Amino acid sequence: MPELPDVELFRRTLARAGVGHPIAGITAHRGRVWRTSPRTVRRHLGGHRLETTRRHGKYLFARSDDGSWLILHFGMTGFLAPYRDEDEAPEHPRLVLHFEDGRHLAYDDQRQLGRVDVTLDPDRWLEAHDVGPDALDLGEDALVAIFEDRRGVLKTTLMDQKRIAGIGNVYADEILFHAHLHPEARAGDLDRRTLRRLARAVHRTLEDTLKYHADPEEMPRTWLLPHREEGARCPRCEGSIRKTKVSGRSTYYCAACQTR
DNA sequence: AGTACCACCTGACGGC
DNA sequence: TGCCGTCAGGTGGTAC
Repeated sequence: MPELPDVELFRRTLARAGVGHPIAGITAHRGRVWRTSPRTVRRHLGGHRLETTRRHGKYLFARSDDGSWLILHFGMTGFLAPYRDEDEAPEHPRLVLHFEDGRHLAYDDQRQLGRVDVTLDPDRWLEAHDVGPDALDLGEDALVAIFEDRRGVLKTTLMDQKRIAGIGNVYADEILFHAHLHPEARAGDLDRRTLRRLARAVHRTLEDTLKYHADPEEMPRTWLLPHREEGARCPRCEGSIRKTKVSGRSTYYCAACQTR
């Protein structure tokens, strides 16, 4: 589930709990998240401190004072957990930073669909891994240009990390809901004004989600997220929420007020 | 080249 | 009670 807003919140956690504090030790738990060796992470972070953080799409970067960058991706079950006492440690840690002052910061990922890596150059790493521009860095015109260029279904384009980085299954549905657009609409069938509305919905949805701390409890009842259930009442009209699959992913939308 | 789909993971849940 | 199938969804690889 971690998408752009969730990862941005993890970045803030990392900045608050991890930056500036000397790292006394590192624990690495074997698993498929490792795209580099635990030894490499120890070499770059052990005895060092983190200087700054950066997020791009669903990726989180943290620079060590030796100049290298730690890369974290959260798959669908990943998260960061700062803690002090061992009994507060999360259940499936893959990487834990132990700070000199006795605090710890765990990267936990139960299902191991996330990843841990190290690079000397985040921009080149992103390029090498085909990650497109961050959704919040793209202006309205740039977003419209991306949509205009695509013939496939809208939702698939929104989630295509090569074109727009940061949007996943849940917020793609939310964005389409706010734009009053059917998830299987095709960009080619839509006029410029509609695409502009979609571009605005991308920004507004992601930014507002951040304001609500990506917590569905805090989101207005007029959002789709609190009603993401087959047969639920649409919070905007009297329609009912439908569930379908779009390119293999479960998709929720209102058949009455989201048009093609 | 662009698009669609499965495998990778693990745990929760429903049906029998 | 317990087993099995299905679902959850980000990404990478493959097939079309």
